[in-house]
Amino acid sequence: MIEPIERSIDLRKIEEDVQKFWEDKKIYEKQKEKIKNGKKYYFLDGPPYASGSIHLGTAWNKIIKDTILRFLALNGYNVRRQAGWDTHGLPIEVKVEKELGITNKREIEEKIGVENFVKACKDFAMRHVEIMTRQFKRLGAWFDWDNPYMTLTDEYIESAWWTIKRAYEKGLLVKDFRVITTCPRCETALADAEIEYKNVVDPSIYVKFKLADRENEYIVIWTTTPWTLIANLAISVHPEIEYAKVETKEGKLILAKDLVNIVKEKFGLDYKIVEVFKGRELEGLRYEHPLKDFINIKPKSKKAYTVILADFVTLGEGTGCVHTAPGHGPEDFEVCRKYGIEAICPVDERGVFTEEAGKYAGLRVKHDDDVIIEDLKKVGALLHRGTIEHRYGHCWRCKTPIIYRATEQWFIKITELKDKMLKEIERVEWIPEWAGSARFRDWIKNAKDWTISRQRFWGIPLPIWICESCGAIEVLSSKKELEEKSGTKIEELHRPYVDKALLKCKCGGVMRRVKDVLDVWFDSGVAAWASLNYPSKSEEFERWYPVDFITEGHDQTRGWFYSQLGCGLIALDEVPYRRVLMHGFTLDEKGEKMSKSLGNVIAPEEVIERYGADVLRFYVLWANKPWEDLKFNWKEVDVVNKMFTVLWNVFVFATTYMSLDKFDPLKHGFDIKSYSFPSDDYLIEDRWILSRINSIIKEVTKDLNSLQLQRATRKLYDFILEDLSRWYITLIRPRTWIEHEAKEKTSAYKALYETLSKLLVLLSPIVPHITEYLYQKFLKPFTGKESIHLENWIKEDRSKINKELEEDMVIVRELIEAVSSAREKARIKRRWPVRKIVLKTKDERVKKAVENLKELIKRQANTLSFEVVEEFGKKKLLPNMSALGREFRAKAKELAKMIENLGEEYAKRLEEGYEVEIAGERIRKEHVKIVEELPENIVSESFSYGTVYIDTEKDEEILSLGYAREIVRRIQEMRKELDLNIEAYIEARIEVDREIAKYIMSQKEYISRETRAKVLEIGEVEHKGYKKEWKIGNVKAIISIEEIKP
RNA sequence: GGGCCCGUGGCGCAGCUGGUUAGCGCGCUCGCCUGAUAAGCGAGAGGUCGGGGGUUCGAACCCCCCCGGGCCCA
Repeated sequence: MIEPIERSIDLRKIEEDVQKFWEDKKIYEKQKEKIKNGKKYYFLDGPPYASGSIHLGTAWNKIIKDTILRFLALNGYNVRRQAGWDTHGLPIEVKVEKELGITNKREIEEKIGVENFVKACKDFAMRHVEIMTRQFKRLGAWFDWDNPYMTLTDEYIESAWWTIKRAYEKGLLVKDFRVITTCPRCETALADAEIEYKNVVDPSIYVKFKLADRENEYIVIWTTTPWTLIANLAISVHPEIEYAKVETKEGKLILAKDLVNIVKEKFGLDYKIVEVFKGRELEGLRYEHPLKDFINIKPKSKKAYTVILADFVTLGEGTGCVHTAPGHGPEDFEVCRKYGIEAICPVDERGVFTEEAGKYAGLRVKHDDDVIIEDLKKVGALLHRGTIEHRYGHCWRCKTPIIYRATEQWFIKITELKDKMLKEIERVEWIPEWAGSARFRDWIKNAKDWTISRQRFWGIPLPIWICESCGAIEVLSSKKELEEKSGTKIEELHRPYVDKALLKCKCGGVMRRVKDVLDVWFDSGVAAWASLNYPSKSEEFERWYPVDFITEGHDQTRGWFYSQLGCGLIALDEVPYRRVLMHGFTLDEKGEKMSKSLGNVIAPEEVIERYGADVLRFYVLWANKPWEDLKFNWKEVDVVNKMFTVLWNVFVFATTYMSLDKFDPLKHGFDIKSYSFPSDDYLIEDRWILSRINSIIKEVTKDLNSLQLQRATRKLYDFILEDLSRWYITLIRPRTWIEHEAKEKTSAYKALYETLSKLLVLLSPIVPHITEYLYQKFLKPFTGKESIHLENWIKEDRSKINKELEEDMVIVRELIEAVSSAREKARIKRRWPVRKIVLKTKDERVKKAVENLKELIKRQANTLSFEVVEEFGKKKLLPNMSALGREFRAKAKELAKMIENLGEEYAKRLEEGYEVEIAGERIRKEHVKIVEELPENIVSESFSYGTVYIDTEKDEEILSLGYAREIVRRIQEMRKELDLNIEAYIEARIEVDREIAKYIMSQKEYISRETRAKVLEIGEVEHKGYKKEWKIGNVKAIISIEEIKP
């Protein structure tokens, strides 16, 4: 039987209880068992980085995933939803360094020891996996939490190794000397994805370089990185740009003609252009390095210290003559290679100048820029010194400005895969479409080779062994292979353990592992097969691959979407996923990024603490489109919370009455599979709500299938508030008060029961806790299933959908609104009935609709009669003075008077477009205003489908009914003040003046019935029990009531 | 400088493939209701749909240019 639920809702308590229930009864495992024979659906969790606690963005991410997967599971898909964790990499190393109180690599190696450091990193990661798992679980997210994939396990590492081996076999893995971005603090190479651009102030200097073979002539360059001047080996100019030689007291200066004004503006020098020529004429000119006496750089190439030509030179900033240091810039490196100028990099990985830098050896790049600038000044080469604010790359974890250095690194030749990548992404379904076709495509087009080596400790070791004597390379792909070939037992596949393994080369030499570890982006890039332990085991892979669905934030375009694509092409020659939902970022109310430094971070726990996880879940799915950024807003969360209160109240209402009446759905043929009653002779509004809920099922199902989560939640929101609470419940309330067994009451119960049952299932993937709770109370006694999450998704009952009726109701609801508005104008309360309401319309659809729902209209409009007409009131003409005046001048006044006195037939003729002759003038429609003349007691209000007219006259009957309802309401309030049971009987006594008493006397029966008064005395009474004085309008009434004890 | 997204009443957002007087919530003003009630409902005020061109019978929606914001890249 249905039991009434508690009056007030405590979502947080409910959620904790429900989660405990799931745990105790192993509901998640039971669902998994239930769907295990369904169609496979491989969802791959983008592994969160295990280094902190979850924030709103990660919570949103998991909520989206959970909702979609719950929906699919209810639909019978065998959903694979293993949680994943990203556990390697610099961010963890940086945090562990902090915990250990150290600041650089040397200390790790010398003070702590690599083994202890790696152990600490592992411990750190595992600790955070645990913390974050707990936080995710509190959201109600259902994943395989006990069996996650983690990038730090040997099995996982083997899959990554295998992928590297594949790259090697395909010739995509290369070692190369190139300019890459380095973090001098972390002392390692960084990938593009690990660089964050920020606005900073840097020096901006202009330097003149003396031409070797010319007297007093200089080329002028500009730079924001003075420290790179040490390694300057060339000056680039554009072959087609025009350059000018200008005469100044500092000598003859050469720079781009269009930029010569800086000579005056920046250097403060008067100048005269003495010669103009194309850049190509400068090629091959030798110059002297201004600091040549201080540095120790000895380039081999004869082309070093000459002017070279390059297309990348622009006139945007600087002088058009570009300082070129092949050891410190990718473009510099490329252009110098063409000229055979080798890169020299007098800077080590800590950002400290080496011996090659001569007197600068031991100084720190950037930090000691001033020393270099001072020297330039001393040698007379500095023309101008200023500062500039510009964007510069920083290490995304430690925020140190990056430097460019030429070093040897390992690369994946993405540039060779690019065309295939572009083709492969077309096979993927992107939501929204532009995430793939525009954004991702653009990123891939600009992709460069992928630097995968990192000079660090906590990561997947590069599985590359190189022979010390002959340089032969061997790439391994499993622990077993490594142990066999090396004859060494390996504890685990991390540094320093793997480094113990030495291989024997064919040449007899010893092979050692390359010291580097892998870029973490590579770790997660292999997740599609690594989480299935492929290729060491293949059955899981055979069963699940490829990935059916992933969803991550738009930052992952350059991250995980990309790394998976790259790794997929290497390992399996294809993109490993089939469908991607790209979601947005969470921002604060002002649309700014949440960050600790701004202090605007909102933790998911904070929201759960105040409202519960279900409110948070519904809110984030409802607030906007998933792929747009979410501006978190407490007020909006509150709005969602209110919806839950209303939903709860609806269930309080339903369970209260159903329980009183011992309503048993099974007795009425409720089918526990389809959640339907057999079609029956329902009342019209019951048929309407059933049509609505079944339409909603159809729409919400479609929206969830197409990942339009915001549409699904918005439809449910509107349905609950508008259709269910504000309209349907209001309509059926009187029926539920009928005390005996009645057909119309049963009809309401059945419709309501079916509606609420189906609604619960629809809501269950979105808000799994409250729906579980209500299911237990409302449905479980009849369905016998243990949990709502062990149910099946429901299909709409097409026979119950009646679009015409739904449209009729739309019209009627607007009509009722118009009536409310008219009542407001006439100051007639809704409690008071009116004699008559008339609807004027010529629209056949409207006529049909109101005919269909006539009784309902009468009830809701509280009118004794209702009529439809095509014409109402008398048409009257008023003169349109501006039109008359313009045309008839002096005669206008006379005409106006006559027009006012014309009869209705003239109005009709004019309205239909005819002309009318008055006083010899032709009067047309535009000369007049046609108005309706209404009797005094009529109030009108127009709405989209017509106009309603209310007769406001209060006759005897109206007065009786009205006063009676006033009395009833007050007695009911008094019952409530006494906290009487709904079923309790009372005695009531009413003392009012004779006039009023006369009216309510005739409604005695009605009043008794409504207030459950066994005794009702009116007039001069002797009060008993609870007595209260009231004012009804201007009239005083004293009422007393007393409970009759059974 | 390039790519993508966004720009609708004070605030937060709908508006599906272009179709009659552009909706909703919050807030504000004024009312109402009360056997779901420490809730709820209605009405009102409030909008050059960022700006300017164009296509179309018709544009918030399509095209072009510009302005502002965000993300990513250079």
